[in-house]
This record gives sequence, C-alpha cells and structure tokens, in this order.
Amino acid sequence: MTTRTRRTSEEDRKLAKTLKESKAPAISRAAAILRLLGKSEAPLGLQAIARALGLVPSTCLYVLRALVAEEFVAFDPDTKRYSLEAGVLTLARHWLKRNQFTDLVQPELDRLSQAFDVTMLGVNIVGLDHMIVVAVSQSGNNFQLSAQIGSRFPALISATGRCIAAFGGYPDAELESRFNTLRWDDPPTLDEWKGQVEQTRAQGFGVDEGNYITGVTVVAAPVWKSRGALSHAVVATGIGSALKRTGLPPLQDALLSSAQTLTVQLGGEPA
Amino acid sequence: MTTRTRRTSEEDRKLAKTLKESKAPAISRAAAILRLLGKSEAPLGLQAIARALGLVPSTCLYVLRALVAEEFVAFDPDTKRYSLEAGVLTLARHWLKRNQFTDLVQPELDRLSQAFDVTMLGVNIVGLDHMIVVAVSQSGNNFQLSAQIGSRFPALISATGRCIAAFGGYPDAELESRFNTLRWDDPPTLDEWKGQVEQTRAQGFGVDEGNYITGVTVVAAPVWKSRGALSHAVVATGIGSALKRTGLPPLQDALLSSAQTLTVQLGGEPA
DNA sequence: GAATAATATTCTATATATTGAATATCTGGT
DNA sequence: ACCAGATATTCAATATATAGAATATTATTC
Repeated sequence: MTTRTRRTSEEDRKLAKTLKESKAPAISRAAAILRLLGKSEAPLGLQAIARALGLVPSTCLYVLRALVAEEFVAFDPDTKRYSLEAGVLTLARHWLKRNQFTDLVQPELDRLSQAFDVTMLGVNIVGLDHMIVVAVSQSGNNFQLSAQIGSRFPALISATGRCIAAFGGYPDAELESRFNTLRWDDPPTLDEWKGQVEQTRAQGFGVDEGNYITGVTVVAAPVWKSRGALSHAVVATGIGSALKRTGLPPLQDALLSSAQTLTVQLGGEPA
Repeated sequence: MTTRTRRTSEEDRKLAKTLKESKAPAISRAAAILRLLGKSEAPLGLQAIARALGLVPSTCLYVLRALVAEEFVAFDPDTKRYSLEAGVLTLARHWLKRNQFTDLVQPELDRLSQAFDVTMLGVNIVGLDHMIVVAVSQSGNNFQLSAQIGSRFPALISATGRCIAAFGGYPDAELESRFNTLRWDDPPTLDEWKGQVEQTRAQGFGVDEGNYITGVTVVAAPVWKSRGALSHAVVATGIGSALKRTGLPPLQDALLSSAQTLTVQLGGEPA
C-alpha cells in the first residue's frame, strides 16, 4: 500500500457531486458516513472513514462528533472507533408507526404467501433511485428466500423495476442510462427489456424469470398513492421451477387484485 | 393565535445550545427535523417545521432538501409537505444485522418470557441520556404490555434507571439533577430512590414496583460489554399482582443469571 | 374571482464551518 | 523501552453555509 492511493470509487464521485451542489454539505457527509458504518462489518476509525469517503479527516471528525451527540453513531473511547448507534432504530420505529401502507399490505402479504407458498414483499419506491422493502411475509414451508425489511434495491431491477419503468412516467433516455448500471445474474438486452416493460404496461404487472437471480421468478404489481404517483409495489418471489408447477397466472391475478385494492385504500389511482 | 408567538420549548433550548457548540450545526438541525417528523402524526410544511424548532425557514429548507436527497425525508410536491422516508429503515436494518447483543439476548428473552409469563426487553444504554429497546419478547398468554423495538426512555427511569445510577459511575450531582427531570406515575422521593439505588448496587439488579407505571413491576439486570462499561440491560415487566402470586425471587435470580451470562459472552466484566 | 394572508423560495452579505498544516496521541515492531 | 509510522486532534485563514430581506407562489377569505 503506497502512500499515494487515489481511490475514487463510484460512491465517492456521487458524494463529491452532491457536496458541490448542496447548501448543506454536512448532511450529505453525515449520510455517507452512516451508510458506510452500516455496511462495515466492524467499527471504523476516523482515518478509515475519511479515506473511504474522500473526506478531510478534521471535517470528518466534526461530523462524527455531531452524529455521536445526536445518538446516531456510537463512539468507543477506548478503541476510538465509530459504529452505528441504536438511535437509528428509533427513527425506524416512528416511520413504521406512521406508515399506513405497511399496515395495509401485511395481511395481504400473509394471505398470498400462504396461498401460493411464496415469499411476499411490500416495497416502497423512492424516486428513480431505489426501492426499499418495508414489509415481508415468508411462506415458511419451502426453502426460504432471504429478504429483510430495510433492504434497498436499484429502482429498475427485476420485476418491480419493469413496473417502475412502465408506469413511472420517466423519459426513455433516463431509463436507458440507468438500465446500463444494473447488475443481473442473466441480464436482458436493452431491447428485450424494453419489450418486457411494454408488456408490463399492457398487462398491469411485471415478471422477472431468472434475470435478476438465476432460478428465481419475481412478479410485481404497482400501487399508487395518488393520481399518477407510483409509490409502492406488491411483490412475489419464488423458485421458478416450483412456481411453474402450480402455474403463474393465478398468482399474477391475485397479486394484481391485491395491488389494486391497496391503491384504492391509499386513495390513489393509476395515471 | 397572534402573530407573535414566542415558543421556546425545552427541546428548542437544547437544540439551540447544541447548535452553538457544534462545528457541524447542520447535522443537529437535521437530527432535530428527523425527530420532529418522527413524532408528528401528519406530514409537515416548511413553516411548521421551522417554527417548531426555532429555525430560520430558508436554512430549514436547505436542510430538508439535503435530507430528501439522502432519502431520509419524503417530500410531496403537491402538498409541499415533508415526512420520514423509508430510507431510515435501511440504517436500522444494518444496525440490527451488526449488533451481537440483539442476537445473544433474543433467545434469553424468549426463554424468560415463557417461563415467567412476563414481557421481556433487551435495552441499549446510550450515555446518561437514554436507553433504547432493541429486542422484545412477549409471553403471549396474559394481557400484553406494549413495548416496541426502538422505544426510547430517559436513562434513569424505572428499574433499569436504578441500575444505571448504581453501576454507571456517574457523579451524584449529575444523577440528582437528572432525577429531578423524570416523570413517574408515583415518583419516589430522592432519598427513597437513593436507597433503592444502593440496594440495586448490593443485590446486582434493580426493581421498580409501581413507581414508573402504576400496577406494573419492572426488574432489570445490567450487562457490561467491557470492563466497567455498562452498555445494556435485560428487563422483565409484568403486572405487579400477577408477579406477586408466583413470587419475584425466582425471576430475579433467572434475570441476574442471564445478564451475567451475556456479560461474559460480550467479553465484558463488572466495574 | 379578486384581495389578502400565509407559505415557499431565491438572493446576497456576513458570520462561521471547512480546510490543511501543525501538534498531540496512540500502535506495533525491534 | 524506544522509535517510527500511523492516527487522532487542535488551530487559524478562507471559502461558504447561513440569516434575513425580497420575491414568488399557494391558500384562504370575502
């Protein structure tokens, strides 16, 4: 490891850009630190954090101290290492408490996961950047696919991604450039994908058969929280071969019906 | 409602103080906003947020924009209202994933809640300010006491508070001034409380019989994560009359034993 | 539907958060 | 136990985030 290591990862570039444009760069720095600490296996020291994010150590120190004062970051005075603090749980609790979508989907997810022996997810769509899993129901019978509340995925990936592309109302150019950054086990070509998005728009739900994860089939149906504002999705995931046996159509129908019910309950309607 | 309303709540004063002393005030502002949005029933507009926290609207706007960019806050362009975003779940997920205490306590909590028909909590002690519930197990048989992961309590309250006072190594003056800010259903006098803290130190666990919540008995035992660093507690709560029937001592012994096991597993030891 | 009040947003001077170098402190190897 | 190499922390100059007034937008009242 030489003294001069220019490490400018993708994350760094994004952070650097945000910092330039923002009128409150300390917050971008804080968020980057929180995410880094979240990803990290072990607590990190000041230098490690500053280097990983391309921050000035002294600035980084001040941000860390503020985060410690706010109880988002824990500081061990003995080792001088930083890690996430339990305070982040409190925010999550508040979010869950106030969110009606989670309350409304949970029974639907439980019902569908039982009926079709699949893992059901409720996801929140956050702009064109990400979707976040906010509710889960596992069937419990078969091999369980791991998926946890709080998991983040790129917006356009898998079946849900096709829904977002189909119903999000984003310009083609934007979609294409983001499509190119996605990682799939078995990537579709852009043309294939566009065709699938078109099909999603036509039939009202999206399907991913082994593209995102080999052997896994994903079906997703969109939920609107107000006119034209695509906000959530109901998602079913299962081993492709197992789903083939029972047949996809009944699941797709049930999923679509659930999503439509939820849209009504949330006071929304499709664009 | 007159035009001139000078609202300087306790929270405001604390925020104001933090802002002066911090080298990264934007982060204190951001944290205050996140907590406010967490508490709020409905999404809030810019003015409402700025007024509640004593912030300058323009500054508040810049902070909010940064928080929206970082996906911690959701912005509805139609209503121009802000609320917590699902992104906060992601941080919580990471925290839970990395935290070994939660993994280690959960089976203990489940075992004890079953054995004694009580609600068991694992709590994280954050300085002298707060404790945060990080794991829960309900017995399921009797009337369930509500308690959720992420709940925050003042550090010195109830049975756990007596543990923190007894084993935290904080100066008496500090303890007394904080004791005076606590809210109990049936507050003990300072002298009574000091006696109970003394007893807690002697017997190794704390008890609260109806002081914090009328009719509810709470027992708490401390867990250390390193030499002298009080970091967690195992807590049992139940209806006082029900606990009387079975007798407290067996529960207290089991609790103390669990806490000691956990201390060893975490590599800590009492001061 | 016009007028008014309230709210959100832009803009600019200035107090200050950030930087980068200097200093203190810790860590690991011999 | 000492010394190097690394890490954490302080400090003063300056680039810039912030406050407050000015403007644009939205909501409310008559």
